Amino acid sequence: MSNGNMNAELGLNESQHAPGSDNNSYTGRAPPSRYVPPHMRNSRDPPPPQNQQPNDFFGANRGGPNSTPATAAGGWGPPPGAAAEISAPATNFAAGRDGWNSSRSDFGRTGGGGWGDNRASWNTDQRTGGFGNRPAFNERGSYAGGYPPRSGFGDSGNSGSNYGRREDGVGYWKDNVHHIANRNPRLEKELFGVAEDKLFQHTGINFDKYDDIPVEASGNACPDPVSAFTTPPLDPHLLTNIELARYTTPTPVQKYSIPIVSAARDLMACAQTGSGKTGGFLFPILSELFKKGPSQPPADASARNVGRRKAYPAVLIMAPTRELASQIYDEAKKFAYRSWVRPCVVYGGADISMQLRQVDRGCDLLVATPGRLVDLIERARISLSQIQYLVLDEADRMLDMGFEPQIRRIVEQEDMPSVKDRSTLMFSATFPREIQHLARDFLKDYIFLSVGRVGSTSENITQKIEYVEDDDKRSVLLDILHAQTPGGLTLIFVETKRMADTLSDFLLNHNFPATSIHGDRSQRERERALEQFRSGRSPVMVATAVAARGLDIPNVTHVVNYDLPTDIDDYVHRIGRTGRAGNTGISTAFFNRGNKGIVRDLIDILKEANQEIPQWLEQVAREAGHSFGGGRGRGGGRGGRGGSSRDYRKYGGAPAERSGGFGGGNESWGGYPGGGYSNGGGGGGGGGGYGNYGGPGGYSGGGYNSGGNYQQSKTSWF
DNA sequence: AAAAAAT
Repeated sequence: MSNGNMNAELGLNESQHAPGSDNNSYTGRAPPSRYVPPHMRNSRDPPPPQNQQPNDFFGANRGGPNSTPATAAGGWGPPPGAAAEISAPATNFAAGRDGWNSSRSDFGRTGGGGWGDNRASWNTDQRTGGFGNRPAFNERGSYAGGYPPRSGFGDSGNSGSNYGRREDGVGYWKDNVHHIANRNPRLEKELFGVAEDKLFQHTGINFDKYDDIPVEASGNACPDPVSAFTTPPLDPHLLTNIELARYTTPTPVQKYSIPIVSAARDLMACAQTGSGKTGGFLFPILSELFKKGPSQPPADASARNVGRRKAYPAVLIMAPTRELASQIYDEAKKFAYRSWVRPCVVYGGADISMQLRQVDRGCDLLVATPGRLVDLIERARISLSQIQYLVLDEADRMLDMGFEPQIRRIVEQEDMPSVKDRSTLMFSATFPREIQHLARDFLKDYIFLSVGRVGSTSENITQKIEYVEDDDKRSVLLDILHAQTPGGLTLIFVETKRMADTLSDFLLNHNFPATSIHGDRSQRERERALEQFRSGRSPVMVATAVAARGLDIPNVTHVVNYDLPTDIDDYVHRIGRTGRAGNTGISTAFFNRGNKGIVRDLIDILKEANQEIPQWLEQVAREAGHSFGGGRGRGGGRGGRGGSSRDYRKYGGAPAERSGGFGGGNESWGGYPGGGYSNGGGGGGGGGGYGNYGGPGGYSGGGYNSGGNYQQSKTSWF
């Protein structure tokens, strides 16, 4: 695309190309020549008829005023031709569930578009065809700067043709007013599903269980939690979307995060998926954006970026895995529905040009994995200069995966506003030293939230440990699969990618519809596997660590640790794939002498969750204790990795704690799993582990001095 | 040790 500025032309080109090349390459049974991620795929539904609601173009039925489209509040230049593009992606967002494997023949068949992008194609086609015009909308916050105002094109050409949103589902912001788009039943079904659909059933189940989740907040002047989704503090439009998603009551993390983020406070939350943390950051962030509208892009943006499209998102959410990013994006679409905010997702393993195009069409809220984001920044297609909200999800995992340099680069060495000029939210299951460092550098005067989780190690999940030698694992697994009642999903964890393949083949050979997911599979295969599993077509999935955290798959009834992990955190995350949203689940772990390393931690976890502990396991623990040189608590064995979900600042002479907080540490907190299951702090941890965490001089710098003081507090806990 | 992630 030589002239990237001319959106309308781009659109036209797309519509010309798409049906020819892409479509044809996929109409048959042959696999697509080019990988298209789920959110870029067209829906199975056919597009509306060509002449659909022409009056839509004029905004007459929009509830939005149809005044001049140009120069909004800020007076910055409108994105020339943006509207044609802008209107496209919303419908383009076939929910991730619309796996392309599910109805292959449907794809590529839908209307006139190509299979990948066709939704955009027919839209633009229609738009440009019908009006032969370059609509100039100025409602896009993320765009305004990216599109240099171009004289003679854009504004001037269009100031009279003030048609409203071409497309339902995408609102806009103009003249300081949030124009909510019309509802779109088809899109709603895609985004929110129907109540009975199992794929969406994580909502509305056992919500009373959420009240059991312990939450602890500390920090200066911590805002009081809310108890319901209400206006205020939430924007009324967000409430309608929350309602559509059938969320009725905020989860504990949401009760706290909503007022915290609304008050523009930074947040460090020790919480795991399953606690509702995605909504925890999406709700208040979107709500604030709905209220505030797009920010004004940098004055010099156009000068600097002539001839270059660049998106200026207001929100950046980083996640460690592609699947998690995709999942967050799916949620963001729901809650941004009909608003001016356009969510976007970028990650590796997928066609970058497609992602670029999507970003070009509007990107106010960007979900990304670090690598691809760096790539896009290097290509100068994304500027972080307008970021108002930065979210790091699963921060500990990102560090585990070696993302720290990239994250630091993105946050500290690009054009992201400084810590005081943005709101930053970090989520992490654990709070080891590396995360504390990150928190110290990325956050300001933050509220620390320690959140348990529904299920997890609690009674929601029945944890069984079976002694199985490696050679027997296969047959025991078959027994288990044969014995269980059909209907649920079984997730089997193995340690190696190779084993994932081997085992899924083995299961297939034994007539179990199994699939597998691991990092050596292509992104397409991974998503296909996930879709097969989610939908129940392959009710058994063999997975490596890629699926251990963060993935929210409703209806997983059984998690099998075919190979136990070496790290107890991984174990906790894995079993947390079941028993979600207050449902009950079963976890089975195959244990043998190769797993001695985890035995102590495992017993601690079982104890915390009031699970039965086999005699033989205790015996192994005693043996292991000896062979490990005895005496050392579990924390010690895990060295400096230890951490906890406690606000260490309190023990380093840092800020005052909130009254009613868990003062000192040993009273209300004793039985709470947060300290225990997450990491070294809990259970039988000896002094060793904790010493590593708080004590060493390495961390006494930076005003977080701690050492002795901290040690004191710590010993009083146990 | 393995896994994940930009190409």
